[in-house]
Amino acid sequence: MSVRVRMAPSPTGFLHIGGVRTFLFNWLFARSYSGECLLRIENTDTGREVAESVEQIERSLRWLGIEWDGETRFQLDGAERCRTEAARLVAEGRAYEDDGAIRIRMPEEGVVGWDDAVKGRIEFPADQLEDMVILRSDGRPVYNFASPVDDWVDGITHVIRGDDHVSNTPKQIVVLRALGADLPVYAHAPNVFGEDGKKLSKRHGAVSVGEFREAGYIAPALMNFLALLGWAPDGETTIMSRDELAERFTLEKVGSSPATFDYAKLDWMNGLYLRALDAGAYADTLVTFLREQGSTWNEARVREAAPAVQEKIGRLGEFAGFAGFLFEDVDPDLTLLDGGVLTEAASQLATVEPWDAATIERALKALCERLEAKPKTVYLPIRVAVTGSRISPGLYESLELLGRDVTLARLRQGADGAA
RNA sequence: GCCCCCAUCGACUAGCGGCCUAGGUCACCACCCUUUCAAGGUGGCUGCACGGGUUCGAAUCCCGUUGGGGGUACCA
Repeated sequence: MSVRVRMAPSPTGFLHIGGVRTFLFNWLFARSYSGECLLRIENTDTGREVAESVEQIERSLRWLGIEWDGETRFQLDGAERCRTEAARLVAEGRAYEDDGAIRIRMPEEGVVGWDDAVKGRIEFPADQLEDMVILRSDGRPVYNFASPVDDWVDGITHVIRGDDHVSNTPKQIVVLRALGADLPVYAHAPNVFGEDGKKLSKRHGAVSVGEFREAGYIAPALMNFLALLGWAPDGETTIMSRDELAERFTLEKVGSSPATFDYAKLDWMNGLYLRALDAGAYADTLVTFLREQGSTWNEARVREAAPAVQEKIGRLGEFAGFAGFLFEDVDPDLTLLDGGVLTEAASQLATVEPWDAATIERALKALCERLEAKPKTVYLPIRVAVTGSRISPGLYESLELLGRDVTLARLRQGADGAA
């Protein structure tokens, strides 16, 4: 069977991550059948905002790695066809004019139902359905008419969409039947919630693809995480490449209850993907990310620092806070400093040769013995004085990267500040 | 109000009548490693919303209750 699905975003300016999850299901489904996946913008008007939104949407999908076949389509492009079909329905007595608008007749009795690929059989009593306006009095088609007409014209075989469309489905089925069209298979995936069980929104954190990208999540990790929101191949597997996702995805395995977006798990998974990158790829990814952020930090130095942060941070966006001390002055918390320790450390490190992590390690361990103090009490003030934070890459590597001059200067400055 | 959907650990889920004294992952807790924080390793805590059925047997099927969500537009 040849399969064709469509992703149908509204041109609202940004791609909501919950919607993207549903698009991902479409794409994975199409790929698993070697079918086609279209991108159709559900626009009711044109204009510059729409064009900009479309560009945003396309960029977000591309970044994530979700592709579509052919040109991006627009709901409005089908308006003329909608008008002729509406006229036909009127001529056939399946629709009628009402105050200038066109209404389609709903069945008088019985039920309108379908076998949903994820939810099973769903039926609506016909008496719940009112004759629906399909063409406004100004001639513009209404969503519940335009959408099925487009699906029909585009030869869509499977409509995979959010839960919130369930109650639109009987209306669209009536339209399709009146048109004489074959019905697509419907699959309604549950929506994605925020941590409070409400619709995912800004106050939960990042919601648009762009925001996740800016926070330093990488596409393969985000895709993997999204795929697992409402779908699971089995009870064990959690880490899957896009190819593996596409290979294993089936509608039958899509769950019917809504999922909550778990940012902590995403962070874990992103860190996992980041750590799995080889050193070169990691550095490239980091450099690209920083450049997109508008960073002016020296690229060669970023690359030098990359290995030291790779095993530590879960999001690229953490780099600035984690390794910023290599590029900018620090402002340590004076209460965490220890003048005595810092003075000793400065003199101990002044003669270290060569200035590398291994030698620095020996010197600092010797310092601990000489001071008869635990590494913990010695390293903390050093770390704070030099990096400005109690959290940083490994101490030895940090000092090596920083260089002797700056290290000594910060140690002495810290010793003075400690008072 | 009416219609529709949903209901397994805090979160994502496996489970489609006996393999379940419910498995995996995140989070959390403890311990190990250790240079703070991470990462890694080991172990642990926590769950079938409730009430009725059906059945030799139910997390799994049916009904009801409760709770959540969606819809009820000349919005998409």
